[in-house]
Amino acid sequence: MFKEIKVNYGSLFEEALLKEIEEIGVYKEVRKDDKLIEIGAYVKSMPLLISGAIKILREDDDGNELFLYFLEKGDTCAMTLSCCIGQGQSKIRAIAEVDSSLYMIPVQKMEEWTSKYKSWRNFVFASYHNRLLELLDTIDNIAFLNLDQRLLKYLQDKSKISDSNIVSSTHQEIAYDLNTSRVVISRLLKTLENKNIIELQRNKIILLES
Amino acid sequence: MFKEIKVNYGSLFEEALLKEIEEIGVYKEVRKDDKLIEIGAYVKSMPLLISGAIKILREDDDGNELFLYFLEKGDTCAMTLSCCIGQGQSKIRAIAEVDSSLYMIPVQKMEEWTSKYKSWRNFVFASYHNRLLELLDTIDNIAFLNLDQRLLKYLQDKSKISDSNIVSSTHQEIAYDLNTSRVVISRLLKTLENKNIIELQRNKIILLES
DNA sequence: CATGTTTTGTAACATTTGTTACTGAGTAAC
DNA sequence: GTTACTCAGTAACAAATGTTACAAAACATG
Repeated sequence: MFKEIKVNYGSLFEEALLKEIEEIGVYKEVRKDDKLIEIGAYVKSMPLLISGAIKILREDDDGNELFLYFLEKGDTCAMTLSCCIGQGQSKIRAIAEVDSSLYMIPVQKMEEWTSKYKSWRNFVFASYHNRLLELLDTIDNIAFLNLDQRLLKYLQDKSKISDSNIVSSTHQEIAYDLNTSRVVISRLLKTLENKNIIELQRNKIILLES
Repeated sequence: MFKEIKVNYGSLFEEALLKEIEEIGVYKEVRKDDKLIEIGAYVKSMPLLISGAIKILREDDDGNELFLYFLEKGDTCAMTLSCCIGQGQSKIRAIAEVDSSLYMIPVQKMEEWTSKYKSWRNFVFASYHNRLLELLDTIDNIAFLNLDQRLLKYLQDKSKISDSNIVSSTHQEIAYDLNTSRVVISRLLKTLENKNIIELQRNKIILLES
């Protein structure tokens, strides 16, 4: 299991840090659709993603959902880091998009390593940086694009994550992620199909060439 | 001038760091509407805001604008920090919302201080944290609220920043910030006026009680 | 295959937001 | 005061998105 850490993070972290991660980190496997973090939950450990992908969602007080971005291997969740500093409650929900494996690091180690290891510091900064860019991208999408374009991007994202041109979702699931209604998604998907951009099947959307 | 730094950051930073800031930082005053950073510009120094407020904007390739959030005293721009790590080009535009004063710190110092001063490290982390929360808030607004609610929030934000219940903007300016058209803003403002939430004057919007 | 459930398609209509065009009110400069 | 300019108000219409309701298709189960 541990060699996985080396493969993904070996070039980033110095030997001593890798060793600490091995000693302290807890290896964990999660299945597709497993919930990793719920909104409001207290964050006690931060994940280093080894394989798979994690979907990060936002939800408002009325239960409206919005997909933010995916975490992939080599990523960590800056939002989690962030929560360790603040009041500690998660502002987001994290759900395994596919079967995934990760190393959980207790948050207490964070500050310690931040002083001790320059490579860890850089990793954390880079992680924050990437999350900021992702959020900006999300903002661009919802602020500047129409729903049909957002939908297409969403499908392409999903396709990329699962490394397949088939997206296995119901229209309702997509509607939740984009914070709209099923009927609207069905309508837009049908339009995309008529333009020969996708092909529709039950529980399946096939992205045609590209 | 320097005592300003002490007033705003004295409790955060240790003596030695304050001293370095004094030696190395460049004090700068900007006028309302002065542009601090342009999109695509290379970021060479990071600002510590002493007084006033800075408006942070996003813009897409077609020139569509979107207001993100305000920086206030005691804030720094995590986006700037972020840019120092990445390719160095700014992803956002920063414009003085009111007359403001700030200390500019050359980016080279950043990494140095991050190793050297724990308080600086914490400040930087806290800054990232705050920026992430602001961006999440922005996302909530554009994803979950209708334009009339977004408009009202925007007016309240502006009012708070200028510490006055009068917002001095034209409808066109507001439209740019919310990425919509002047006519739409005029319409919604008129509705808010009819509900006795605001009062409209030329170049001026007065927020009534609350 | 009979039944119930989930998923999708579609129509009809409502609401929100965007666009174009025109008007008049307020302001500034001369 | 006359003129020019900026800003705001509004109507009429267009487009995008949301809602409700219903039916058909696909699938799962017994």
